[in-house]
Amino acid sequence: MSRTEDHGGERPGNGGSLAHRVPDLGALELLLAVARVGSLGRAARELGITQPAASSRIRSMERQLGVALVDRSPRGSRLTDAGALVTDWARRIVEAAEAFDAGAQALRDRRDSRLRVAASMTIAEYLLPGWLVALRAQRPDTAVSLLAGNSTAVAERLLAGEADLGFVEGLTVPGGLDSAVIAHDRLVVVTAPSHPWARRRRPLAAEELAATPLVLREEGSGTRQVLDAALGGLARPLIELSSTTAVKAAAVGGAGPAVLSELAVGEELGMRRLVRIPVQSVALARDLRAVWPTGHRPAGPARDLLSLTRG
Amino acid sequence: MSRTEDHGGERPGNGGSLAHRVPDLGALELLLAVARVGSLGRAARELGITQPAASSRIRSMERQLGVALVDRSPRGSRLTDAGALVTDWARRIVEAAEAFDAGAQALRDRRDSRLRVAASMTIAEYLLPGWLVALRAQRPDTAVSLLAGNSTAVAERLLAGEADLGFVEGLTVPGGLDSAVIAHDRLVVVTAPSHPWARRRRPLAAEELAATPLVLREEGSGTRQVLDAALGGLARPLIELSSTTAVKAAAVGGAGPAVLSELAVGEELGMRRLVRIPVQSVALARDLRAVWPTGHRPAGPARDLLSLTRG
DNA sequence: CCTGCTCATAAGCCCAGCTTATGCAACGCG
DNA sequence: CGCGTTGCATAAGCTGGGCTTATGAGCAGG
Repeated sequence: MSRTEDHGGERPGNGGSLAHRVPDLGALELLLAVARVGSLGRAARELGITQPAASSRIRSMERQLGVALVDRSPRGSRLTDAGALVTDWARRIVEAAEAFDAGAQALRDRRDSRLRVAASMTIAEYLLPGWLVALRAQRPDTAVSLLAGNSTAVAERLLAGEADLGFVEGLTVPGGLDSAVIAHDRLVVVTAPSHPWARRRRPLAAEELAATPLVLREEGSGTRQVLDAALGGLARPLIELSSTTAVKAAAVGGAGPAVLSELAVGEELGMRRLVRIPVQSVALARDLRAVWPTGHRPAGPARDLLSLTRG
Repeated sequence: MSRTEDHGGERPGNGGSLAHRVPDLGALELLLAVARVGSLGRAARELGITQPAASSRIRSMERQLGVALVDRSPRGSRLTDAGALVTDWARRIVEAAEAFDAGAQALRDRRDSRLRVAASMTIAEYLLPGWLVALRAQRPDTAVSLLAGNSTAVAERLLAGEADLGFVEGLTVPGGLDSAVIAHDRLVVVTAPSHPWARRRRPLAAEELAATPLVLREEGSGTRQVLDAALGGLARPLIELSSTTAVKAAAVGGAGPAVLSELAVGEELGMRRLVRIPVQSVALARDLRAVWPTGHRPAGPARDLLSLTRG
C-alpha cells in the first residue's frame, strides 16, 4: 500500500519527489552556516537554535544524502570534500530562495512601501528579484512593492502616480515617460536537443524561420511583437501560448522550435534542455529600459534601485 | 520568549530565517504541478497525496506569502497574476534543487554506477550538476558517480581505469589523455560594488593588476596558475583562500579585488553583489576540456554525457 | 587539574502535514 | 430535472520530524 504507485508526473526510478531527496531550506542554511563558521554549535547559535538541534539536523542530512558532509573534531567541524561540493550546490538553492523571498515580499507589501515598482513580466520574472536582493543588502529597510504587467499598464501606473519606477522591454517607450536603457535582451530561437535543427551546422536564414511553424507567445505580447517586426509580420504559429513558461515547456517537450527571450532560456540552455539555434540577419535585439514620468528624475530609493540595475 | 532574539548572523528586520518565509520544496513542487495541470486535485494525485492535503498546503502557502496564488473555481484552479510570478520564481528554486539532487546522487552512487566521472572542482561545482540533470532526462537509468579533484587526480583516476570520463580546466592536458574542448572559460577581476575600481571608466592595465594585492585562491590551484601565467608570475596576494567560495565571500565583503572564473561569479554579477572590472591585454582565457585515456574513445553513457556538454 | 570548547545522546513536547470522511457547488447529460 | 462527475473546503485524528533541556564524553590550554 502506501503510495509507491507511479502516477503520471513521476519519472521512473526516482524514489519519491524531490522534496524527499533534497534537504529542506533550513538544513541547507545550516550547512552553509557550518561551512562559514566552522562549528556546529556556533552555526546553531547563529540560526537561533540549539547545538543538539544542529547536530541532529546535519546528521540526518548526511543520512538522507548518503554522504559524510562534515568532519567533526573536538576543536570544530570542517567540511569534507564531498561536503564542500554539496555546500556549493546548496548555495544555489538558497540564493534562488532569497530571490523568491525578495520577490514575494514585494508582492505582499503593496500598501506602505517606500518604493513602488512596476515592471513588465519578463523583467519581473528574471531580473527584478535579483535586484531586490541586492537592494535589500544595501538598504535593508527599503520596503518595495511590485506590480507586474505589460508596457501600457506600467506607463499607466507611473503616470497615475501609483508607481515610482518602471521597467519595460518594448521597442518603443510609452509617451510621457523618460527612460534609460539598463540592459539589452535578444530573442533566440531554441529547440529541444532532439530536434533536427539542433544538429545544423549553418545558421538559420530568416526565410526558413518565417516559413516554419513556431511555438510562440500570443499576439500582443512583447516577445511576439519584436519577432513579428523582425520578420515583417510573418511569424507562423504552430501553437500560441500565454506564458513564457508554457512556451518553454512546449519547446523542451519537443513540440517544435520556439522563440524566446535570452533571459528566459539561460537556465535551460545551461542544462542542455534546450539548444540555441543561430539565426542569420534577423534583428531580434531589444532594449530593456527603466522608465519614469517625464521630469520626475528618480530620487531616494528609486535612485538606489536604478543604480543597481546598470552593472 | 521563544527564539525571536536576533543573534549574530541575522540581518535586521527579517522575521526569522529564509526557511520560515519561503515555502518548502514540497509546496513549491505542488504549486508547479497546479500551474501545469490546472487543478488542485489532479496536482495532488500527480504528487501522490490527497486532494485535501494539496488544498491545505496551497492555502497555507498563500497565508505564508500573504498573496493569493490560485483562483479556485468549481471547474478547476488557475494561477492569479501574482501566482504566475511566484510560480516562475519557485521554478528557479526547484531547478536548483534538481541540480543538487543530481549531484548528490552522483556523490553517493560511488560503487555500482555505469558511468564514473572525474571532474575538476570548478566544473563539478558549476557545470556538472546541470549536465547530470540533462542526462537523467535523456537516459533516466544511467547511474553516475562523481569524483572531484584537481587535474592530476582526474588524470590518475582515468589512467587507473577508475573513471570513464574526466573534465579538466587547466592550460595543459595531462599526459596519456586525449581531450576535446567543450567550453571556454575566462578569469575575471571582480570587486564589491563599493570598491573604487567599480567606478572606473577605463579598463585596468595589466601592471595595475599585478601591482595590486588581490584576494586569490592558493598557489597550485588551476585559477591561480592561469593568473600567474598571464601576469608572468607576479600576482600579489592580499589573502590566499582555499576555495572559490571563500574568495567570493571575501570579495563580496569588500576585502579587495578578486580574480575568479567567470563561471563562479555569474550569479553574483547578476545580483550586483560583485562588479566585473574590465582588464586590458591580459590573457585570462582558458579552455574547459573533456578528457579520456588515449585511444579509449568515450562510448555508451560516457558518450551520451559528452555529447550533452558541447552545446 | 580544572575550565572551556567541541560534539553526541536521551527523553519529552509540539506542530505541520498527512489521512479519511464528509459536504457543497457547478457543469453536462440522459 | 435529477444524477453522476469533477473540483474545492472543512473537520477530526494520527504521526513524525524537529525542537528543547539535561547530561556526558573527548581534547586543549592556563
